[in-house]
Amino acid sequence: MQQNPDDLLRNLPGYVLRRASSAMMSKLAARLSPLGIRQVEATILLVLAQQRKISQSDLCRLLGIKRANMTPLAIRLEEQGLIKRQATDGRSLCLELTERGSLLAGQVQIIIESHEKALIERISPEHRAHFLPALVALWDDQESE
Amino acid sequence: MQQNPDDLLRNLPGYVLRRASSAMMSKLAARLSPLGIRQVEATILLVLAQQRKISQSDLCRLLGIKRANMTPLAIRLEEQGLIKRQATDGRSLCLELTERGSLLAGQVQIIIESHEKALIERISPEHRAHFLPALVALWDDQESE
DNA sequence: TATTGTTATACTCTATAACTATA
DNA sequence: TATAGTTATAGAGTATAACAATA
Repeated sequence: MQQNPDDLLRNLPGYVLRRASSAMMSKLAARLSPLGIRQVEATILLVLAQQRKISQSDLCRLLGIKRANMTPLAIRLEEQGLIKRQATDGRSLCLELTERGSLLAGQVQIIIESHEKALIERISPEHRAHFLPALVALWDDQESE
Repeated sequence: MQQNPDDLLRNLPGYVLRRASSAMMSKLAARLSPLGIRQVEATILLVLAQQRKISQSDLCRLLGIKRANMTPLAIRLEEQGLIKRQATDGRSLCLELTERGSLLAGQVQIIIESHEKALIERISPEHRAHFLPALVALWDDQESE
């Protein structure tokens, strides 16, 4: 049985994955915008809140971001007074939350939790437990560069 | 129990959704690149192959793309000789595959099918059936503009 | 008045190449 | 020689505003 045009797309997991992801990202962006930060920045604050310190390039690997793109990001967070960047060796930078960053990280945590809760509750109970493991199986840690 | 930094992120469905989506998109892009087309363009060919005709703005609604962004897309497809654009009323344009577009759509179909198959096979069998319904629940048809 | 298509524009995200300086 | 960080740049993707033509 071939279908209406909606069904064509709604039966392609890859396509629906893209649409679902973009819908959720835009919802999260809306929740974060009062804090004046974007999603990547929120994620960085979250990581630093849990981990205290991480080198800039380790953070790149953790988040799947290219070093070249991390630089302006980290500079912006530093300019906002949210993180410090300290040299460990002569080539590595170590990122750490400031007082102000730590406070903001707390607010981020609340927003993310509520966002994740709302997300998971949209999925019917029978499917919920299967969702995260399925997604993790698609997560691809590819060595870039 | 709190965790290593990987687990922090891997336990956030929204974040994992983003990473999974971006991983799958880059895999698909790699498969499509020999055809010289991007994912949106592939999707448009697919829709037109199933539906023969669709107006440009209906296509926008179907794919969640803004009219302003569809224009250059459609023009490019037309310049490549893959679609025709014909006026229906004085303001609407109707998109339709050319012979050449139809041939390419066939190749796209093969690539997408194989991509979707590979995607779904990465998910362990117990979770597979739950994946698509969960994603569809997150798909958000928001009226833009 | 609402809709269709277009143009111009801007911001984010991502990617590559080239460079420096350190290990 | 490999790694860390930076700069410059280019390509997608997406968003808004303003406009003309048409329904």
